[in-house]
Amino acid sequence: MQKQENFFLLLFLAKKASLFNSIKTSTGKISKELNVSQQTVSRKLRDLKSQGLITLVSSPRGCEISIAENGIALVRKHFFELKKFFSKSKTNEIEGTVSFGLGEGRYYISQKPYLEQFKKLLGFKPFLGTLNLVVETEKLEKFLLNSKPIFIQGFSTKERSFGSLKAFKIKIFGVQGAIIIPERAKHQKNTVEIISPVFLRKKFGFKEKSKAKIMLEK
Amino acid sequence: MQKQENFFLLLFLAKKASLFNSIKTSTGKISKELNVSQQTVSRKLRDLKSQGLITLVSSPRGCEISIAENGIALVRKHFFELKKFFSKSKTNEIEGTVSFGLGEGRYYISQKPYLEQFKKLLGFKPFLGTLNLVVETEKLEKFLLNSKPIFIQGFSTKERSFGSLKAFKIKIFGVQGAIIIPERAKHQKNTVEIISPVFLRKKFGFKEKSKAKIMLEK
DNA sequence: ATTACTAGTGATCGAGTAA
DNA sequence: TTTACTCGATCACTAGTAA
Repeated sequence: MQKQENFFLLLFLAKKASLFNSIKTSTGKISKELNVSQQTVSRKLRDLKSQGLITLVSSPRGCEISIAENGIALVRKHFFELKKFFSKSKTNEIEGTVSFGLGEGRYYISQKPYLEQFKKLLGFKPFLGTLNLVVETEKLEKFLLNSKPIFIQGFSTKERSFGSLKAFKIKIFGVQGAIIIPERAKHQKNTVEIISPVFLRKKFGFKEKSKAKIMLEK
Repeated sequence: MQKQENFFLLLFLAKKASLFNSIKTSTGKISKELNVSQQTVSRKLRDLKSQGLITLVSSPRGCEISIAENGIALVRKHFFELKKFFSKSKTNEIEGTVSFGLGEGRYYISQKPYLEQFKKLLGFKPFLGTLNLVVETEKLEKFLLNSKPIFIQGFSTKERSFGSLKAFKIKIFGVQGAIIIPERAKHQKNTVEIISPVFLRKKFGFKEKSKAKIMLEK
């Protein structure tokens, strides 16, 4: 894309002009809103015009701008790229297979700074163990992308450092819990670790390869 | 927003990393995809890191990147700004009041270059007259924003020039037609002009202030 | 392979100002 | 008031190259 930096101005104008109306404004007004000089706005507008992205009529009494065909196409394209990405699916359920794994999760989540943040940010004190669920990577992404991550800060002890986590509130068979994902994920990408105030494995009698369904909490 | 131009790289990475996964790549690979130098990518990544938007671990064997809390927040914000704008509503119906107006529309749409494009791009030869419909500006925007405009090119005659138009395919009481909006709208923004292969006023017996409902055609 | 420093070039910015 | 030109200053880019 040529002149990437002008794209912000195009988006700004698209919003102002509601994408298909024309607006009457001035380079000075825009420059104040965008924190750049009047001259820069003037030049960038002419750039956008010469790229065929806007129509621009300038006069000593201000300027009239509307988004041209190519400009609208560009904004639409940009939006749908993001939309496709964000709303890959409306999935708010995902099924997985229980895996007992190595029990490393317990060590991590038992760290006091994590526990304090779980209590504060998730609203519960987790059982000191995690449930590993093997899921399809694609579905997991769809599942999580519609959800707002809760950020758990990392910290350091004398011995080592513990990285930041992302948590997603869920319900597993109606019981509250959260998916925990390390910010720098080393683990298998098709496995998620779930914490919950209750001992899920016991409560639901999960065995290796048991099926479990989790739901996103809005 | 500081360092606007780096935002594109952030979006790029967000897509690559699926917003919450980390990716292993190299500055060279990214530089090829974005058509900039390896050095620029290296610098921009360090910029993003120092802005707290990504986490970055570089080594002579490549780099590992994940989007940090602030970065995700920024991408989300950007997306929802656009989303709000594009999908203000799912409205695909709008009601309006018939207004006979001055009959200027007939003069415009009767121009041969317009007529040829109507036939080609809309698929019908319009009746030589327009139906003016007074609608709520807000609702009109919602109505049209979900629709893909069809662009009708302007042209010049010896006497004067005729501007470009945007057309939106609609159905009015089941009859095909299109909303016509001049690219540089001078007319009342709460009035739309509708063309159709049939004489709508006669067909439906419209009188001044008759109510009419139109539907977007996907 | 990599990352990233240095240095030189080229692009962008904005103050001053004309129209 | 405007828009937009000139031009010096600043910033960003990339080639070369070290590690």
